[in-house]
Amino acid sequence: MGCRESGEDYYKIVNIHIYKNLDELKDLLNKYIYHKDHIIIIVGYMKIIYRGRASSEADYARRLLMIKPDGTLLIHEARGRDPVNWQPPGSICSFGIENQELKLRCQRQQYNEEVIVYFKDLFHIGVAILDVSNFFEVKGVERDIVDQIISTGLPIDRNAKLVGKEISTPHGKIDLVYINNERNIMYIIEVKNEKAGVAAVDQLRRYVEYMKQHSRGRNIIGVLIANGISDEAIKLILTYDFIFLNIRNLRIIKRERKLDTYLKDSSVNSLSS
Amino acid sequence: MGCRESGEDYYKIVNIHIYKNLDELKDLLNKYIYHKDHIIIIVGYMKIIYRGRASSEADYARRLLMIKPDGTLLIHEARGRDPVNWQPPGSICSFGIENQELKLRCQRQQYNEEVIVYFKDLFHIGVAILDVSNFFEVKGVERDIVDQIISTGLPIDRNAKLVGKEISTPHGKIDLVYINNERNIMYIIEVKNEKAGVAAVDQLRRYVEYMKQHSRGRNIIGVLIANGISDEAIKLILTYDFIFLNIRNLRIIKRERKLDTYLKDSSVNSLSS
DNA sequence: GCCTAGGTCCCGTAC
DNA sequence: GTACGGGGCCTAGGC
Repeated sequence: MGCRESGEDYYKIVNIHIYKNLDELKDLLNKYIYHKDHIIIIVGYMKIIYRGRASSEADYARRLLMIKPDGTLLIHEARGRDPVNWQPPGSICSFGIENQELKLRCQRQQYNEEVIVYFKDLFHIGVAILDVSNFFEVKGVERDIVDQIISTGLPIDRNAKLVGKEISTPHGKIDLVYINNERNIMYIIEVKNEKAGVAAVDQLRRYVEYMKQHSRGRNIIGVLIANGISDEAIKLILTYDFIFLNIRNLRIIKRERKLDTYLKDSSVNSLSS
Repeated sequence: MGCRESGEDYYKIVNIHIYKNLDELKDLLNKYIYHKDHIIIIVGYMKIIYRGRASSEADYARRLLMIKPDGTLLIHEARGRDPVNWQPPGSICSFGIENQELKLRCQRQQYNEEVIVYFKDLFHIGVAILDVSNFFEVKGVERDIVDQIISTGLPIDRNAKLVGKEISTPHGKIDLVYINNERNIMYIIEVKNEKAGVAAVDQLRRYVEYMKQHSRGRNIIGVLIANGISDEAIKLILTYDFIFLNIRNLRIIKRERKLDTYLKDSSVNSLSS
């Protein structure tokens, strides 16, 4: 397999053998750290020590290490989505030499954490120039669901009016609050984009209890809107007389299902997941 | 900068220019996928489309892409610890060609998710052979703290006896339960290795409420043991008459602080964070 | 397989 | 800055 000279493009290979001593290599690498958009990639035989909120030691093994210009450190092995060791953005990295080995220290101010890497062997060093793409679209997040409810109205009571969103309580923020003045009902809405577990029901419950204490006289109804629900969570929903709405049903609204069909369906707890 | 032939070691550079047509390159890359411990690394100008639980589109930009032999896909930009797009272990990846561009599709059975990448330009392709290190030590996790409490006893009441751990309730699992029979007190212990917020206090509260209903007559006391606590959480602790213990204090025990000093300190809520 | 909870979670956002 | 909650969270452990 051949070899490629790269000058005009966005990946430079650092020829390890050129460097007579580690000092030169160390200095070069330190120059690349924090260079705008320059990512250092090292494949080598390395040992890792991490000390901080937790601590870990990993003996020498073949791993891939990356340093990003924002101070991110990533060390990957052959498996898993997550790095075996890392340092989040903002950490301060620098190369040194110890016992004739290249050494990397990455420190994080917050948490007083550090990762130290010792390199016994280097298989490849490269410097890539990468982008930060700004216009990254993501759809389907909780916020969008909340917005959809706001724009289409509360499915279980079309006469209820939105009176607040992201309402702060000592227990956290209530996603949405609706009120039907004629029937003297307040709806406390909790939205989860994922499948709801017991924690979600309890979160809703403490909002409802809080509002019961702070708006006496009103009927408070808790409404959980989520993408499915676990068995235990269903039981709690029934225990507390809350209402569960599956997000799928809301999506069908958007696809022009008749609204009155909805009112009928939603008059009872909808537990289909 | 020079170039390095690599045969004996653990990084092979794939010379892109050697391949007259993309077909050959595509076939080569497909051969490397799922090779034992072979990680494919591609630095290039790529477009990404993701569809699944959420969805996203990222226009062409310079990014670094990795495929691990366990089916992990990672795509990184110049910033951030997390990849901009990814696929967890177990996904099925294969290279193809579309509109004279190299194309990668990674599919995940579960969730029916897929990531599709189109490469307009390739700056570097490498194949690394990495390890999976088995003996990775981690200390300081919540379980260790729980074990420590079990071995040293409940600091606030040395006469209380451990009657259970990981006790299942409809609201989740209680970390530890202690009982002092003489004083007819049951302690519900919630342990957090991190700084406690309102969610942790509420979690404790629902355990306490549940146990109040299911062990009538006993005095139930909620005890939160955590690594610091937020202001709002303190207020809730006081509201509910719970006890907060800072994990630091427990650690001091281990360092041979006198136990009776402890009993004094712990007889009141310890709110120092 | 589902469910539950922890994590060096990371990350954005509001205060 | 801190605090709080979401996330395509991921990952390990139970059942």
